[in-house]
Amino acid sequence: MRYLTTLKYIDVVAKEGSIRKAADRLAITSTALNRRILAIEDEIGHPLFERTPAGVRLNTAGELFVQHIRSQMSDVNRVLSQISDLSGIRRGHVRISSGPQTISAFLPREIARYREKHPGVTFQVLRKNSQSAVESLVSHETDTAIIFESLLPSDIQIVSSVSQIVQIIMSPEHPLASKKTLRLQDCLGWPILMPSENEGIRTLLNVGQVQQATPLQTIIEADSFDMMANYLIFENALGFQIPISIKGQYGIYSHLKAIPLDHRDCKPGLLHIAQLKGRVLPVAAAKFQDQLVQRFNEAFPEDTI
Amino acid sequence: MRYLTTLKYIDVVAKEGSIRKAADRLAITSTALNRRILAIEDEIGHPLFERTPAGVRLNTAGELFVQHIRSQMSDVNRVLSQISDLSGIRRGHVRISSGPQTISAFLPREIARYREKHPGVTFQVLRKNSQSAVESLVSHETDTAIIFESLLPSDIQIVSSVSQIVQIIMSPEHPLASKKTLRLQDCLGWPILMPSENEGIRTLLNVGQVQQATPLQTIIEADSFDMMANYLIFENALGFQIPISIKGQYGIYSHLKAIPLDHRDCKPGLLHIAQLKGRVLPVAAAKFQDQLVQRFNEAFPEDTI
DNA sequence: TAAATGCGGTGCAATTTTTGCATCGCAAAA
DNA sequence: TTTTGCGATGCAAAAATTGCACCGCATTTA
Repeated sequence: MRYLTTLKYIDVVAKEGSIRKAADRLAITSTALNRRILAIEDEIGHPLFERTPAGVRLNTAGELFVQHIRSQMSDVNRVLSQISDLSGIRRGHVRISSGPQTISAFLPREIARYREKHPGVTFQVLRKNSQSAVESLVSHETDTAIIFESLLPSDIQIVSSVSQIVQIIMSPEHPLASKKTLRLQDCLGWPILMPSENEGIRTLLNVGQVQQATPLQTIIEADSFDMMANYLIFENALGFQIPISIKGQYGIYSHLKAIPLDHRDCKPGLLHIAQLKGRVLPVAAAKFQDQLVQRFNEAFPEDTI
Repeated sequence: MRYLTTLKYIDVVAKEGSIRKAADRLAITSTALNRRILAIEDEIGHPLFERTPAGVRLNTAGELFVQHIRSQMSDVNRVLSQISDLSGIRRGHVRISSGPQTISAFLPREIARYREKHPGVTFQVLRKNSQSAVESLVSHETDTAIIFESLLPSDIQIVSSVSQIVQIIMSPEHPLASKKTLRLQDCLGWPILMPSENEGIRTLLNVGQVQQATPLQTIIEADSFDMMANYLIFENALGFQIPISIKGQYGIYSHLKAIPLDHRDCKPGLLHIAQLKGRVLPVAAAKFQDQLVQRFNEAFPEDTI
């Protein structure tokens, strides 16, 4: 869209923090870019950037304006995809950010299912922790997000939530594999694979752990649940996971045993589908989000909110 | 804003229904305008207008795009007013549509009160019935609306509501003026000033009237409550009004007597403050809306929802 | 039935806007 | 102190927008 070029330019400058770098990326001269920015600042009657020796940085007005720009651009895309929807088969692009719990096992199946019906739709999947997932929604980088156990700011709208208990995963040959449920005490003797501090599961586990006299023996701390799941093939250790990551038992989780952690040690957490409040999603993204919500309902009928 | 000119042009063409007329209004040549439109249609890859011998008309894609344009433009204005808010005193512009019940007595006082605190803020007040008030919100013509007793579509957000009984107004010398409450039967012998069919009060009265054997003697049907109120000076007739129009008793209503209509004949109606769902209002409009909501609460503490 | 009116679209030249090059002044880093 | 990298600016080239004259077409009018 031609009339959006200046806006796009400003966005890039804001991201690069330098007019020259941005000009380089945009394949134009820094002169031209500089003058476009001066022109629009003049028009607004207020500077958007603070000039520093090292480059430029958004000031308050700039922050406001860039936020507006991003919402404009994603809204244009929505309208354009709606328009091209009018003439012909459904095409579109869905941008989703997801925590490590759902990105590996849950999402691939859902995307495949969606693309069976709408082969023209493409996807962009970003692996994000809770906080950066929220940021990606606010900056219009993604349309929808799956976020586990996090307090969400007021400009985020929760579309659906499902309650997820924490499970302990291990090799089927593990001595504990035959139990129906486990308590944290049972894990004391075993090597532990612990999710990173900024993962939702860790938050839940931390609550339980403070009541323990002796701490768990964490041998690996990682933010990749796949890595930890694969590690269980080689050492008789214990990892943590939520049901949605394992449900259906395919891929790397098919050779693992999952046992619920007793609710006295660890409360269930909430897995949210969320979007930016007040935003109208592109057709494809909205439809995919609907599918995810429906999937939550089907897979965990008792626990969906 | 220069980068919005093309969008503005399209909006005007859509409103005028003719490129030449729009060009005239925009003080440019029809050629230039025509080519801008052709260019953007080419860019979108889909026509926005249907060409007829008499001019042009939006097609479906055009409707989508124009809606987008309007939301963009009002959002730009919001951001710009926010930015100019950063440097200096509060300025701004509030656009409000209001039914005849509130526009005459309630709004003037509220606007004056607001301007005492923020003399820089200007107002645009449009007198609208329920349906056109909703339309003005959807088309971003106004920021907020006061709507009486109407079902609102789902893209309108009700910010606050207050319950309003219907009162009968008359000259203080009227024989009925001493009563505490009135029933519709009491009005049978008297000439009646009846609000127009598309007013909320009329809807409420219609419900009561169907139970009556003999109809009311309507001598004037009008959509102006002021006109009807003034008429009561000259003839001993009866009119209808809701408390918010009279509260405070100043202006033309100060010489009138208002008596509640019995609830068996006429249920209370709801007076809504509403805005377009998902829209972020400009600072000034948001503040003024807040004031209105607070006013509802103060004036009718029992009946505000 | 034929002329007239009013519509959107187009070729071409004039005009305005945007861009790129060379260069300046400035401040932080080396 | 020199060097480096930044944004800003004067000026000419390039690109875009605009206005004029005119076309084809459908409806309205005489």
